[in-house]
Amino acid sequence: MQRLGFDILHTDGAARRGRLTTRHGTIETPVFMPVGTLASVKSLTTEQLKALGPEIILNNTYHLMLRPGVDVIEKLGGAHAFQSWDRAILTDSGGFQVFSLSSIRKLREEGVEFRSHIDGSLHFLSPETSIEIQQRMGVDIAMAFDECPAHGISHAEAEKSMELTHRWARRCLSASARPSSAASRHLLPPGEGDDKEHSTLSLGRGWRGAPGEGPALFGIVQGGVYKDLRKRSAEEIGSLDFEGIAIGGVAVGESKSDMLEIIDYTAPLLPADKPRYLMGVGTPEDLLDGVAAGIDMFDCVMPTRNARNGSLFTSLGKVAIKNARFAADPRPLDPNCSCMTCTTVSRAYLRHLYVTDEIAAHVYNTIHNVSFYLDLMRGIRQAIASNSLGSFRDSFLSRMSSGDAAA
RNA sequence: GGAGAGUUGGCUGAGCGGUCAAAAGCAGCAGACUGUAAAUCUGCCGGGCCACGCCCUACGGAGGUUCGAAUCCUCCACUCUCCA
Repeated sequence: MQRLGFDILHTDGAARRGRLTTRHGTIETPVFMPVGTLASVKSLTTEQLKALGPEIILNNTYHLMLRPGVDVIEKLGGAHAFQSWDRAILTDSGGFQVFSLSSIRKLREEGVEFRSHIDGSLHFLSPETSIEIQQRMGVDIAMAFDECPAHGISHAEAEKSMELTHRWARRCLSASARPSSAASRHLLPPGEGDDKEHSTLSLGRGWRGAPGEGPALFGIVQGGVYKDLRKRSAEEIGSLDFEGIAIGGVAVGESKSDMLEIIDYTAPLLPADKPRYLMGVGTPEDLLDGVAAGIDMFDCVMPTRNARNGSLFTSLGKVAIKNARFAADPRPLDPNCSCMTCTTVSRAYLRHLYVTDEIAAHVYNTIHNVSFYLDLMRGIRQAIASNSLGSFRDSFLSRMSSGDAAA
């Protein structure tokens, strides 16, 4: 019945050095998961990504539901076969799009109706449909469908949103526990037949495996910036039969200090024996803080998006590669990095590629930034194992902020 | 030789009596980016200053009309098109 194994190998304060076991390999934690929303870590081929060595990546339910559609992915043998990726995959449920696409969706108790950002067509995601899609894609870890609320809402609004997420969490568990034929009924909103303009997710073509063979399911704690709500949410979600617990609804506009406070407060409230996943975070510093708070898993678009926008992370601080001062800089991007980019080309060449809009700029930059994040996590794991996370953090951050990356 | 069109800030190119230090795009210079509607977005972009305002120099050149000119007139220079 177990779809996911999790062992804690060592602790250093609240920080945990662990190992996740999936059907697609083991994952050393704390882990950073590169984001591949559309079944692609942007700018990289699967082979290039493999060479960087991540043990798990993200896909996104909402985006893949629209294109190419779950039918295609299922027909091609599932998400792994589709993108030729034989390591683990975690899918976000579409809950983040409830937040990021709030202008083109309607939220109801039953679920969320989206106007496709591609062509305006109507699509429906609910706890049941999201789980079914994730099951049919055959991923290793599925996320509960939650409401990720915006920052700035009142306590009352945050509470209402959190309670909806809790009700949805139970529905996700029920949907996950059974083969998905029953879930098919929920592919359309109640009372709206398939003669409407809704998407044509095929009915009755659900995931056919036995219970227990589907993805492991993670629940998501919400509650905004309100500690009493975070506590309630951690207790509620933590008490349910999820195989991992995520902290969601952070890094949505609140201050850095608020975010850190919520993480520090919430993480210890989560079940100690389950993996803890901090969704959507973050900067290198955030990862260090998160690990210190007891987080095991992270994902963030930051390394890949920033790479495409010319903002590169180095051991000596941030490098905005488009800056004129790098025009004739013969040095490697990061002298302390052994990635393909840093061992083969100069800053001057990287700047040239970026300024001239060459596609190779995205490839080089993404390879480096992802490498940087994966190296950081490797360093973090070693530091925990040797009970030196604190000093590792201090020296890492002081070197990064020394500001002489451009010197 | 004749007829016509044009000359605007690094480039392309609007403006055709005041609201013009002059649209827009590009180039240039910075900044941002946190479960990806992002190879995106934002700011600056003649010079100077005791700058949310003021002062210089500016729309090919020189004169002129006018309270006021990138905008109207005259001459000059240059560019392009067509006809010989």
